[in-house]
Formats: sequence, C-alpha cells, structure tokens
Amino acid sequence: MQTRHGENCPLDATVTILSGKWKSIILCRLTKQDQRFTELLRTLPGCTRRMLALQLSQLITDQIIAKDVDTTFVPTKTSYHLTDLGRSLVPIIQSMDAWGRQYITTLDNAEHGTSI
Amino acid sequence: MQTRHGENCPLDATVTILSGKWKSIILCRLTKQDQRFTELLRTLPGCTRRMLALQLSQLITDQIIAKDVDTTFVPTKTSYHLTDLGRSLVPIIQSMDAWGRQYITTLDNAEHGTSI
DNA sequence: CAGTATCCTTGGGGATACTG
DNA sequence: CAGTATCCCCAAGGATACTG
Repeated sequence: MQTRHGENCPLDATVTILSGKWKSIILCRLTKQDQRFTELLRTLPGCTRRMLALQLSQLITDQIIAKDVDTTFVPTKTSYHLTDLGRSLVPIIQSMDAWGRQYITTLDNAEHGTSI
Repeated sequence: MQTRHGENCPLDATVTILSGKWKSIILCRLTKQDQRFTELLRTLPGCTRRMLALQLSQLITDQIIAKDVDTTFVPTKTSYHLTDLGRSLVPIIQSMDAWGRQYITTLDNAEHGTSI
C-alpha cells in the first residue's frame, strides 16, 4: 500500500478513500441503514446510474462497503452495507460531519457579520 | 455555503477541504510546527513550486491556514500556520491519520495471509 | 526567497444508450 | 433492477520559465 506521493501519509490514504463526488452522501446513507442500488439512485438527485455504480465499486475495492445480491428473484435485488472496516470509519465520519457543520455555520456567521 | 450536490452534506464539505494532492502532508507538517515555503517545498519531494503555492492558497481561502510575511528582510520570509479553524481540525486529522495507519496494516496483513 | 505565468496532459465526472 | 459501454468535457495537476 503506497500513497500517491510515494511518501507514507496515512491521512492521505483516508482522504483518498473518501474523495469522490458522491461517496460522502453514500456513506452517510449506509451509516444509517443498508441501501438498495435504486433506492440510493432515487435519493441522490443528480447522480447518474454510471456514477453511482462507479463510486460504489470504488468503495467496495477499498473494502469499506460490500454488496449482497439476491438472485432468487428476477430482476435481481442488490443491497449495500458497510464492512467491518467501513464500520470502524463511522466514528470518524461522524466527527468529520459534525466539524463540517460547525465550519459552515462559522463561515456563515463571519460572512453576515454575526460573529463577536 | 453549498456543497457540490446542492444537498447539505457537511461531511462532504470537510472531505473537499482536505482533497488535494498535497494538502494532507502539508497539514501534517503544519500540525507539528509552522513552516516556511521553501522548507515545505524541500520536504515534499515531487511537489512543484506551483503546486505548493496552489494548495497553500486553497487552504488559506478555506481559512484553515494563514501566512505571515516578514518584509523586514529582502528576500522576504514567509511562514504558514494553522488558524483557529485549522487547529479545530487537528483532532480529526489525527484520528483520520490513525485510522489510515490501521487501515493500511489491516490490508497488508490480509494481503500476506497474516490474518487469523 | 516566494511566488506567477504559460502551456500541456490526465483523469474525474457527465450524457446517453445498451444489456443480463 | 442493476448495472456496462461509449463518447465527451473540464478541472486537477505537471513542466518549465519568468519576477518582485
């Protein structure tokens, strides 16, 4: 496992896993409950079939999520869930989300002169 | 402040701030101590002058870091440091770094059949 | 020393159509 | 339903040269 600088920076590895236009939202959804492909697609307005499949497959490659395919029916039912590794990321995801929320309100307040 | 999906996802805001090829390493350095431009450049092999300036200016725009310029000398001395907002990110950066370290060793062990 | 300016390449992401 | 395959575009990033 190498990072993109040749240099060992675990932080960068974590950032890289989370980088991708739809990965944040996908992970927020999966943190709350397992999701079907179409259900994700439906609740991610603007995300195309192709992009959803891409982002999901990258998260699978990184072993953050996994999929279950139920072939007893046609058409097939697929659902995605967090792996153990993915679940170990949840606390960090939550603190990043909380920090982002705080960050946004801080900038908003500064912008509207509401600080001090 | 909007995220790139139009949807409100603070996690994505945080990820976006950290996304950029050299930002992780820069932040790791600045977490330990303030740094001069050239000092950063010297310790980031592969990073060009241009890229370093770009990544630094983005972090400044996002109000994560700030710079001091000492014009009492020619040539000018510039140094970069974390802002209050930046310092509030440090605990998260550290937990992301720790998680990344664990992630890498987990994958390495699985790869070499050292698990179980 | 600490940057810009210019030019070029690459890959992330969008639109659309097809398939098991 | 849950994806691929194709084609296209733009922004991130690299190489190199110039400057206050």
